[in-house]
Amino acid sequence: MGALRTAKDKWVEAGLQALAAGGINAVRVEALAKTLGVTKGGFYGYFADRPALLTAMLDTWERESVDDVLERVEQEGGSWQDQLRFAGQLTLSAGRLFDIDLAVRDWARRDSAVAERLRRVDNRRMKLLRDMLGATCSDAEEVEARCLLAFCMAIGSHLLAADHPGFSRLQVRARAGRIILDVSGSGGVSPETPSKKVG
Amino acid sequence: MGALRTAKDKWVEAGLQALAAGGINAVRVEALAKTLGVTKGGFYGYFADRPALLTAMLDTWERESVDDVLERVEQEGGSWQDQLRFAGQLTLSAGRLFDIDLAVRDWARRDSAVAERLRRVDNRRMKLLRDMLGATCSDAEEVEARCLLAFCMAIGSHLLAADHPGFSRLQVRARAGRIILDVSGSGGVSPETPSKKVG
DNA sequence: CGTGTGTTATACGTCGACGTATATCTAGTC
DNA sequence: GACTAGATATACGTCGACGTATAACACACG
Repeated sequence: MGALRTAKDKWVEAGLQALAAGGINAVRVEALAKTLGVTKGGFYGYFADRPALLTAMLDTWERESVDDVLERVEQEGGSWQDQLRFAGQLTLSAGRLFDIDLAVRDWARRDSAVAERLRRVDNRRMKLLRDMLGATCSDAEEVEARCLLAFCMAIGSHLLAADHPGFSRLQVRARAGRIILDVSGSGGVSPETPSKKVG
Repeated sequence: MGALRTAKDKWVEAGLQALAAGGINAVRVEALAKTLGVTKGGFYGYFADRPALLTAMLDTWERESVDDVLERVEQEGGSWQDQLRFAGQLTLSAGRLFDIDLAVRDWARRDSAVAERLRRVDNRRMKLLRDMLGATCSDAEEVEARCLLAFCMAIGSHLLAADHPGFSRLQVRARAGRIILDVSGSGGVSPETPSKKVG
């Protein structure tokens, strides 16, 4: 959410907000102009065309949702559980970055360049989690499976519309988090991990 | 895959295909007409407008992806694991219905009427899974958590772009499936479940 | 105070898409 | 073989969006 020093940044930020709120096809030059209180006149001074804006948006997103996060997590320090929770809060809990994340995932299904970027991002995020879980579990496949489950729950639980009669989604997520991260005989991660998990 | 007896059904089917391939905003009357080899002339004899087509598409989707599936699963019989696998194969493995599913989930984020429908669908699917897991596990919260994990993995693993160095996604999914469904001391589901899971 | 550069507004042309109105065609019917 | 009804094609008007061209504006600088 930064300073928006240049006018160009304002267009990018408005684009990301539109992307988060309405998906990629809601990113329209004239609509952004209206939310910025200007006309599209100046837009083409900063960007060659709409695709150029989209690229700039992806650049910003990638930096904000990986580089910035990794940096802040490193500075934070603490146990790996704390770092994990912090990283999850920054990127995968409901909010600006997560809305963008979901929109990008849908976008990536239809645009291979976006898919490639998303792959980079996911790989870097996955590496963080894998390194953390790998420190306490020697079974690489088990680590990989738990990483997959963690990310799938972080993403999927916002897309699944089902109710849980008698329980809140938060409650069920917490319990699922324990299943993912707790020791379970054959190679779990830690005897007593916090019940609150990523996201 | 149906019979497409009426011309109206052809429009609906073309709409669903476009939805699966390009999301809701790819469902355009004139584009569908082109794929059907006709012009849009006849469209407005069957549908009042584009929203009417979208509603009809949702009707068909809901029937195909829940009613038809439940019926076929019931007829199939077999162990609950077999039924579960069969249900997962029908709806949540890569293919026509699953592509539509993902597109509907994205659509539902921006259209409350669609969200309501998706909720109905997810609740009915969740009930199926919950009943199955509930038959062998008495801890309701544990059942709920495992159901959530199962659905999240079925959905999320198609949206997550990360690689798994040294393993295939299939492999990791299988391992994750075991974590979700296998007994783990505190209330797992069955001593020896198949490693291949839903999806 | 004038000038010029960078920024924004205005106006325009084009395209694709929705929805309507009307003409045409194709079957089935007497 | 003429007639009628249902379905389809054609043509049209409108709207929103992209991208361009040109005009207005403001502010720094000489």
